[in-house]
Amino acid sequence: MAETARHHEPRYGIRPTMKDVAARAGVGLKTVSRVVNGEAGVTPDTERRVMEAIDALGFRRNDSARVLRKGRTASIGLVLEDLADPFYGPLSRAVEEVARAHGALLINGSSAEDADREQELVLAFCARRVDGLIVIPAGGDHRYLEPEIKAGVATVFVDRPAGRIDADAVLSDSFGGAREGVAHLVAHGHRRIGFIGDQPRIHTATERLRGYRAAMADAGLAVADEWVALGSTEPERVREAAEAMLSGPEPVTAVFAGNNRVTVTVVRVLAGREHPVALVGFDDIELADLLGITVISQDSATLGRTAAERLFRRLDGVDEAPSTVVLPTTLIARGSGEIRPPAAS
Amino acid sequence: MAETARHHEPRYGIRPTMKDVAARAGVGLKTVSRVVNGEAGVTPDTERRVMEAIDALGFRRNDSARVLRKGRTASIGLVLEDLADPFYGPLSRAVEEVARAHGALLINGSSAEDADREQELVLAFCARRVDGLIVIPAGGDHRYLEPEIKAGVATVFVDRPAGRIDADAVLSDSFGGAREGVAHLVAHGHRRIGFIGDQPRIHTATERLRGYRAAMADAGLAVADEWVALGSTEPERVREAAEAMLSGPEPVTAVFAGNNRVTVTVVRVLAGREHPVALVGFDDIELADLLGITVISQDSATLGRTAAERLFRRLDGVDEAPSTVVLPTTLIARGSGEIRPPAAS
DNA sequence: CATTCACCTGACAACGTTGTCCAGGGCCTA
DNA sequence: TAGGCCCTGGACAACGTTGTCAGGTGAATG
Repeated sequence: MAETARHHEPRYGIRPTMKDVAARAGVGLKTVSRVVNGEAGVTPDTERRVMEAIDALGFRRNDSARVLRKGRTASIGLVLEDLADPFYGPLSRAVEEVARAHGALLINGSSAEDADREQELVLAFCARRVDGLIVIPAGGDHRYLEPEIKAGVATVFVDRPAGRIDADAVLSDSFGGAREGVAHLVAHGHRRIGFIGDQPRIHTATERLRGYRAAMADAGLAVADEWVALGSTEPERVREAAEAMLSGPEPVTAVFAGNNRVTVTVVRVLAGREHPVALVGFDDIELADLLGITVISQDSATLGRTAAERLFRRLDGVDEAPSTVVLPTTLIARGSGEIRPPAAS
Repeated sequence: MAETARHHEPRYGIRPTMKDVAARAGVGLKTVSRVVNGEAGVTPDTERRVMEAIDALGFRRNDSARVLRKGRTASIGLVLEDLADPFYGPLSRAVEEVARAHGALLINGSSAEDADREQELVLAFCARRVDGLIVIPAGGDHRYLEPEIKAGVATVFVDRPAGRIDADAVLSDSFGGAREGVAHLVAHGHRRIGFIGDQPRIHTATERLRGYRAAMADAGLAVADEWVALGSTEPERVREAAEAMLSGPEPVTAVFAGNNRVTVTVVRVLAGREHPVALVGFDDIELADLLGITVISQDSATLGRTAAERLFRRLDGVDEAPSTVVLPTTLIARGSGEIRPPAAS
């Protein structure tokens, strides 16, 4: 009643500010600021009065104003493909833990493997003035990030390298891992081995394919065109690809799956077949041990942690040339890799 | 050189502001603002000049200043237990999608099932002035949120209800789901059924236990003390609990697992035993179909989406009393539920 | 008792943006 | 040709906080 339309826009609630706290405590604005920030130079008695006013009013510092004044937001942005993918959950969590240890919050965004959406997210994060960015790139050209990086936004790419700019990257050894996995199949006597991977514009997909080809070449084995299928990881597409290479004139006796999503679909296809077919998959999968699936394991949490640590080292002022870290993968052998129909009753 | 220490604190990069853009384009500050926000009332020619200056300088609007001025941040906070848990990934992603549709960004935080950490995260989000909060509560007392809610922070609880305050909640039917799952085991002839669940301070754990007891009572079955184990979901603890109830004087012939983490450990225990033991688990699990695990499925993405939609309805000004939505669960029967040793070769 | 000094405290400006409001100029109409 | 209107553009204040700096009080010291 008494207070009519003090504000230009409708507000759902009025928040007390330091000014209000100061008025109530009968002190100056700056004194409140000092108390809130735990700065020295405030009498215990004054501090108590301020604290009481803060509690009474339910005051909470407005970080937007603080950021505006101080320049740093104590937050970092993480752009990944899909938070719902079990590969990215642990990665994101690991990044969060490192951020937390440095007093920073994490803003997440899923690009859905779309380059435009990736850029949109990254730029939105930059507008929020995140201190740093961790990006699992969907697109292949990151020159749009140059002004941001120049302006001081530390940036680390994960899982896949940046496109057309020089930046830090933390990768898994896709090439070596795939090569080892395929060699494992060769060692178990397989000669006709298929490869089903993600879309060719994705760096890890082509690297793993390269590893596959290298392993086959190492063993002196030719690769038939029908044995290689790159494309979307939609179950339907993967199923078709798997069935095609299992039923051609030269059917494969083993399949190398390029990532976790491919693996789960291939497992289902193989489980429905009469004759056992071997499988090695890139990325570990929950319960894979029980199904006897051999995998090339990459620890996504370590990937995330490594990237985040690098990011914060940069934010702490370490100034060195951008570099790429490649983390090793681990082959986890589970049986000879044959997938059979389950023992469901 | 010419410009020495213009700023008080070291900055890693100087960002151009609207003022800089205005100077370069030879227009007023407000005109730049108009162009940036797509407001009407700017000549095409002027607009072009401004755009050029923006590109040349690499200007990016500072959202902190914008927020300070406008009052709303177009961001929401999500506090969950652990982003790495496959139950929460899809939930978070679903929330993100709804937020995106409303032009908002998502800030994530994992409470690690710790009440203090939950509060810390929530208050940090409030200091950032998120427009809304979605909370999967770890603690049991949320009165600390009252001033925030009064100040206009829309809040929705998910998966578990709020403690000691009246707030919106979106839950799964833990009681009904568990009851149905246990009834399924009873229908398959089981009389001695064990229950392994999460810690008793977690609402869903006790609700599911209640469902278990109800189903047993429905069937006129007594429940031995040794058949019920609530506690941490650490694999070791679950393994011990499972083995205890499988080897007592009255060993169970079936186990109801209270959530996905319990289920995966129990599956491993059961797979190692000679005699098949039946299992029904709360939450679906990847590849559960191949292992023949019957589950009570709750769609975590729907949970997240429902909560987010409710949140944004509130932000859009819908003013109704807080209410609780309970989403149904689905029993997915896979065989009779017996877990046998895998057919690993 | 006067003076110095240390320690508290508060006034003020600035961070970058947007809302308000006013001025100037071009164009249309009488 | 003059009057008036509309359209465009800019000056200014305010959002809530923090850094700077100056003032003021009390105690300690000569």
